[in-house]
This record gives sequence, C-alpha cells and structure tokens, in this order.
Amino acid sequence: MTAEPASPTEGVVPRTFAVLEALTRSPEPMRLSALTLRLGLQKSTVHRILAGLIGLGYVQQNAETGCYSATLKLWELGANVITEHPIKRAASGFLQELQRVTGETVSLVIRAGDDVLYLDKMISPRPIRFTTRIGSRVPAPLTAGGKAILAHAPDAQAVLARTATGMGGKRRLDVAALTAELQQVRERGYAMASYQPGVVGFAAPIMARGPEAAAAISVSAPAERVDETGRQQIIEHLLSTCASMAEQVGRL
Amino acid sequence: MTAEPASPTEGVVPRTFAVLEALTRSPEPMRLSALTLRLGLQKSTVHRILAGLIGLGYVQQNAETGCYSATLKLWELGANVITEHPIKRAASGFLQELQRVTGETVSLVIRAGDDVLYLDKMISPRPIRFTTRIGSRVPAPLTAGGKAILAHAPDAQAVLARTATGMGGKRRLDVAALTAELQQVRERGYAMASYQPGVVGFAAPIMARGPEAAAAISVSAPAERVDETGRQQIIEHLLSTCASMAEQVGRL
DNA sequence: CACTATCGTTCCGCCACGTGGAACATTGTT
DNA sequence: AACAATGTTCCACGTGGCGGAACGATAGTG
Repeated sequence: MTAEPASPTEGVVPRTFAVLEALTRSPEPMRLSALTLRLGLQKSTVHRILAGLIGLGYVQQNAETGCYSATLKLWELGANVITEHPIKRAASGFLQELQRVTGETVSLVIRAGDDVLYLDKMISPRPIRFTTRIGSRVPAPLTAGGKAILAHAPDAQAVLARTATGMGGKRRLDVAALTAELQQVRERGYAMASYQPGVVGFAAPIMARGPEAAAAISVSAPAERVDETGRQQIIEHLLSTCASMAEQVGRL
Repeated sequence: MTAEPASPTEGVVPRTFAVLEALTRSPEPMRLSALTLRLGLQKSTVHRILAGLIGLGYVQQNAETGCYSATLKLWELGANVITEHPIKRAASGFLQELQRVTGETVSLVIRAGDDVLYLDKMISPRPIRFTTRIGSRVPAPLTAGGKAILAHAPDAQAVLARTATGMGGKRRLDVAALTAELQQVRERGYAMASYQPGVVGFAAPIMARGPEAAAAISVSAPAERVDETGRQQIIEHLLSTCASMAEQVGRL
C-alpha cells in the first residue's frame, strides 16, 4: 500500500499541492510547460489542475504571458496559521525590544526537520539588508539559530550526519568540529555562525518546558560593525531576552 | 455545466481547500465532527481528506484530543507568495521609517474585493497593541486604509452598496455620508476612521501607475494619544511617505 | 455497573471524475 | 510559408473518490 509499484497514479490532491509548491518556490510566474517538466506530469493533467486552482482563486494566470502564479489567497490561508502560533505570538514583544536595544536585525527560528525555519524577523534600520526571508528554510548546522537549537537536541549527531552527506563538496561540514562547538554552545549559552559572507550571527535557545529548545532568537549584523564590546553587549541582551521569554513561555 | 443541479458532488480538491480554510479560520484545533458540521460533508469524506492532508504534512492531529489543525508547512507555502509581492517588498523600508518617526503602529493594506487585506504591519513600541492581524480582511469602508483606496476606485459606490447590505443592523453604513467623505479624501489626500473603538486611523493611498490606488498605508494610534499637533505631524509624515513610495513603485 | 449517546474510524459497492494520449488551436521563428 | 513549440480541448478507460452503514472507542447518565 505504502510502497507504490513505480509511478501508477498519485491522486489529484497531492498533485495539486505539488503544483502549488512548484509555483510558490519559483520567484517568477511559471509557464505550463515549465510546470509539466518540473513535475513530470502530463500537460493535460497540469492544465486541469491549474484550471481548478484558478476557479478556487488560489492561482492566477497572466492574461498576456499566460504564466501562472499563486495568489494572495494562498498567503491568506497560511497567514492564520502563524498568527495563532504560540511561540511566534510570545516572541513578538521580545524581538521588538531586542531589535531596539541592539539596533541590529533579529530573527526567530524554530527547528523543522534538519532545517531551521524563519518564523519572524525585525530588520535593522541601518543600511545593510539581509536576504533571509520569513518562511524560508536553511540547514540547521549552518546558522547560529540552528546550532543553538541543536545543542539541546538529542538527535543532533544524526542531523549533522545527514546534513553533511546531503551537501555535496561545496561547503563541507566538519562534523567533529561542530560536535565540539555544540558542547561550547551548551556551556556559554549562545551560538555563533557566519552563514552569509560578511555577516555574523549570534543566537540563543528558548529553553522552555523540558530539556529541548522550543526555538531560538538570533541577532545578525555586518561583521565589520561588530567589535569586541559590541559583541559582548549583543550577547548580554540576547541571553537576557531569551531567559525572559523562556520564563514567560514556560508558564503559559 | 456551471450551474449545478443541487449538490451532486463537488470534487476532492475544492473540498480539500474547504477543509483547510475551515481549519485555518478556527482559532483552535477542530474536531472531526465540527468540521463535518461546518462543511456539510460526510464524516468519511472529511476523514479521508484529512488523512490525505496529514500524509502531505499540511495538517496535524493532536494525539490526545484527536483535534486537527493546519501545520506550519501550509504557512510556508503561502509565505513565499508575499515575499515576492512587489508592493510589499517596496513598502518595507517606508513602513519601517514611518513607524520610527511617528512612533505608532503602521500597516500596509491592499484591496481584495470589497475588503482590505493587511499585508504588513509594524507595531508601535508603546504599550497599546492592536488586534488587526496580518493576513486578515476587513470590509474596506470601515477602515481608513479602505477609504483611501476606495476614494480612487471607479466602483466605490458598488462597494459601499454591497457592504451596506451585507452588514445587518449592527453598524449601519451611511452610504451618503461615506460618499461625501470619499470626496473629502480625494481632496485632502488622506482618510480617517475609527474601526476599533478608541483607536484612530489615518491612511493615504499609494498612487502609482494610473488613477487607481495600488495600496494604502495607515497609521493607527490610541485616540487619547493623538492631539491636534500630533495628528498633523502624523498626516504630514504619512503623505510624504506615500508620495515617495508611489514615486519609487511607479518607476519600477 | 449496565445502558446509551456521541464521536472517530474502517469497510465496501457504485459510479463519477480524474487520467493520459492524441488531436486541435495558437503563437512565434527561421 | 513551413515549421516548431506551447497551450487548450476532447474522449474512452478505469482508478479512486463517494456516501451509507457497520464497527470500535470513549464518556456521560440513570
């Protein structure tokens, strides 16, 4: 049942979501042929699915180019999920305050499989903009927030192993070094990383209810803007913020 | 074809989205029976759809209560739509700056049918919190942002009429007064409203490319915090912000 | 403690609807 | 003008969705 012969048929619903996922992942609207190619489906099948989605209002078709794209109705659907999310709700005030006192970009991430997921972000008023987007995923071991969470995850080793093998030669993961680093993170209470070149990130876990981290808050800044004293101040604010939030979340 | 006999069958996909919409609209997780009741579907049908959605990862079931709720995966799906949205992207910096200089909560709204849709919001660091949520809809004529947009919409009268009939006796809409008010909005360049009790809102349209408003930016504050000079300052900042943004959007 | 009511899950025969191939229509290219 | 590539429509086939009903689980009540 669960093991399908080869690729018999997969049902409308999974295919419908595959179409939506393809459309939303693409920065610009997609043509029908691009979708069929990417999904490995029949032209007519994709066309029929798209027609249904247009009827429901989740997809629109550019009248001139004929390209398809997801509509804001799809965004509305998901938006309610996050506004109800307890951690995101609890974090809002803390993020804002931390952004204010540090003057840098702060983010809220949670773990999602072997990745971290950016739940919220408050960007710095200063010139530099980061490219991390709310709703995007990044392999956990690459980011400060991910390390902060993994340091308190029982399956951290497995995550490191999977991530190391998952990424080809490009930026090899040094599992041994990371393992040692996670130990350090546990001791000092915060993690550091430089996922994007020229940007340093500091993060601390939200330790609420139980030994695992519910989330992490990170502060990111251009490397040249952070000297030793700035670093210490950021870390101080970060740790006290996370402690306060953990306390509040813990007694919800 | 388009006119269905009575309620023959509707197909899996529309029903699947109906389930998701019901789940996301509900503040708390829903039981199966609540869903069947709300959707008017068969128990087994809803159950089958939910099982499919769980398999796809868009729905989760609480192990203890058995209640169903949408997952963050659904949020991820929609999140990409908005990060690519040109107006939201263009507005981000302007919203942040306007929030900073006014110190109050600023929002970005666009029109969606007869409603306005909250695309983005930057909340005031001051004590009061508003209940408007990103991704939520409000009938356009009730809000400052909606009025700012309607003032430049060719079908404003139709929207007023529909909204007036749509809302029962509760807060009756005075169509004549609103029509006059829209004229005022066109003249002064900004709109006012008090959709939530004790909160005043000011809004101005983003007039980019053509005679219609692409969006509106609004500033909301507790009524008692806004005196006459504060009001004038807010409006001044608001108008200059919208003008700058319109110029930038116009030449994209 | 048995009885009943309610909710969630599973099963199954029927047939509607999704499926993929191909034909048709449309637009752009050399 | 002939061609190529893409988008849309059509149709016979059979898979998978459909709803009713039976089953199981849990809880509330006399």
